[in-house]
Amino acid sequence: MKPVTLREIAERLNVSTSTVSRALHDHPRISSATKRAVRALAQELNFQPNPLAMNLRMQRTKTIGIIVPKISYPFYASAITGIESVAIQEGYNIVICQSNESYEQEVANVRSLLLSRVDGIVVSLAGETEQYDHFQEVVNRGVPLVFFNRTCPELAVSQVVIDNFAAATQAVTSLIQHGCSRIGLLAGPSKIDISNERLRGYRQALAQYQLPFDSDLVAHCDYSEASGFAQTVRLIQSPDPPDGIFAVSDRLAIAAVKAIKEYNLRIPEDIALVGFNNDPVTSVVSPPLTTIDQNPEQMGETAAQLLFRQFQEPDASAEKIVLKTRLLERNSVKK
Amino acid sequence: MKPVTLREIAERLNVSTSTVSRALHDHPRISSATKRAVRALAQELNFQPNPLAMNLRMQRTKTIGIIVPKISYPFYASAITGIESVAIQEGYNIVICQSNESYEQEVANVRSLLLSRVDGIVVSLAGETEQYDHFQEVVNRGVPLVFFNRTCPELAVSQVVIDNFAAATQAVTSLIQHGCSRIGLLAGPSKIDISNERLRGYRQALAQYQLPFDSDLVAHCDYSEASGFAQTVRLIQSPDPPDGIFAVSDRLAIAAVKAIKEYNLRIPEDIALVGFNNDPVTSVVSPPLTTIDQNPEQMGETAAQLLFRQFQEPDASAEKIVLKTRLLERNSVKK
DNA sequence: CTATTTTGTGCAAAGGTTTGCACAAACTAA
DNA sequence: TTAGTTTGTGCAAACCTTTGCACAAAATAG
Repeated sequence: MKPVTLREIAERLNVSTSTVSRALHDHPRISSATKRAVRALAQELNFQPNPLAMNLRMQRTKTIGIIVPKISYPFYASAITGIESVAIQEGYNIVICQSNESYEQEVANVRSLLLSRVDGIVVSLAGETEQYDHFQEVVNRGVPLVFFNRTCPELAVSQVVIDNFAAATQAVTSLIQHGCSRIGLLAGPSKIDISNERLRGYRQALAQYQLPFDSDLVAHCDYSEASGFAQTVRLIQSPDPPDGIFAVSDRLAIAAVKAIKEYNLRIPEDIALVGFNNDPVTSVVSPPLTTIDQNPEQMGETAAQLLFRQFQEPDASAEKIVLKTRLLERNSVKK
Repeated sequence: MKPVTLREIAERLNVSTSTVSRALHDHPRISSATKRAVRALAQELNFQPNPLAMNLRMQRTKTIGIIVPKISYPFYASAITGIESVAIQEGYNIVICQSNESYEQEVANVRSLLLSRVDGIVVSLAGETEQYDHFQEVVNRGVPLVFFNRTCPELAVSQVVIDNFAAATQAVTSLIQHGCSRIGLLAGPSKIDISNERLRGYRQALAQYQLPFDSDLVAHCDYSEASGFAQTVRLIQSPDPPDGIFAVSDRLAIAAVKAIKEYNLRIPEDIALVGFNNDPVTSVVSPPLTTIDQNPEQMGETAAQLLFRQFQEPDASAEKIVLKTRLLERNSVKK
């Protein structure tokens, strides 16, 4: 059951492989009679050009690589779905890599994608990543690159993000307006840009309401549940514990819920809580979490579109697209 | 910054490309002097064989394809991680496809994977799938194939599963032993093998305790939350509603929780609930769900191992591996 | 009726690797 | 010395497709 090749068609029709190839590509120099014959036979034998040979010849794989921290994060699963949908539409395949928040893995992923000659790469940075040589290498090789969500400010590369500063300001403001005056922050890794933006938003909201900034209330976490839990415990046990917490991701927020409950404190009465992402869990946990709603699928689609735009105009300058978010108020903040 | 080729090395060293290739592969007929020289230069120029060319020449891509219903299901995200870990170890890449529970998509996925000449395929069936020609095609082409979790009983193909019958029996027995006497079943699609196995287990537990089987209590769902919700509502509103529900997946169980709460019923007092999979949400929802704990990562690893075994012995007969599960008792069942 | 253009097809190279076969040189055995 | 083996390397094909160039035949122009 070996796949049919150009040559077989050519031999059966007593023409050359070039003629067959051109006929199938609707080359103007091929007579319509030949085209008909070739196409009919190709159809009949169910000919499909061998992509491996095409890849080699064309120096193009019609594949785009995706690197995300973890596919099990609902945010990234949705983003991938978005990327995939536009890729399929354009006749491209995707290959998905997980960095597992590890710098080394991310570097390995990039290497592997470059090696396999993907036509472009879409990335959201690993939590650990603090240097960007591997991405510099990508642009050096002229491979189109797009960041989304967790981006790299140092590289002049297209990206799609949300206004993390504004969203965080809004989230913290909501806590303040509902009576919180001492607000803890479960922040992300300090090298991750969006994490810092959210920190800035947090400070902005405090400043707006003349609340003091206390660095003891800022807890940097990696994105693991364990660190979210531990840092929440630290905040709870501190001499002057917070009456509200803003977590920069729902994963951390959920960890906070667990910690708060473990200490028999009530949400929102003792500690109010706001998360970020609108992960499905936030509607299931009790109480349902107030969170920042964004649209990861749209973000994925947009990122893919930016990439395809680069395929068309390789020299276009980097573009930055900022998507809308909204505060989704539920019961983890006092009414 | 073009990648280095065999030819460049060959020219620099005044040898043929074949010599270079053989030197790098440690061919015995190459003198150790030449080997040293070639390797040194290859190292220096950071030579990496072009995988596209290798693929074409070797008719082998060192890539395995994975098809799952959705990567956003935590079960599959973990399973993929398991597959990935052994693939990496063996020097293989993976490409992940989502069928989105759709038969058509699954067929398209298979076609795409065959076209791109993956060396083997690991699959968990889409909820819609009721015929298997596309997988028959895979085995016809001699491409190694392994099913996991949602398998196809009609095809003589290696598979890794759990004992769904026993696990379901155990789950339902637990409901009965804690006082439930009228137990609803949120079942999966009736064409999915594991769904039927779980149904069989449900009936077995009822029979063991001389409880009547009532087909009104069996609600077939696709795997969507919407259908789980709707079917739970139907059960609740029925003339003789259940006092316990066994959901064949945690996703359906969560939908049931939402429905039950919407009707202001209490879990477990009014309706006890048991899920399946030990998804992370089940520990977060209130009350935490009793569920069947399995190890999707291990399942993925095992599936990958079966695949690699087929690479080594293409003619070995199909193997079926059954993994252990356990009942994880939490508070959604009366104590 | 010649000169030029258009039309339809084939040859061969290119893309980069692996490998069977051939061949020469060096070595071994008698 | 001769025959036979071992050792080290190169040629060229194969994997399959795409495409620049060449060429012949047909069509058009003058």
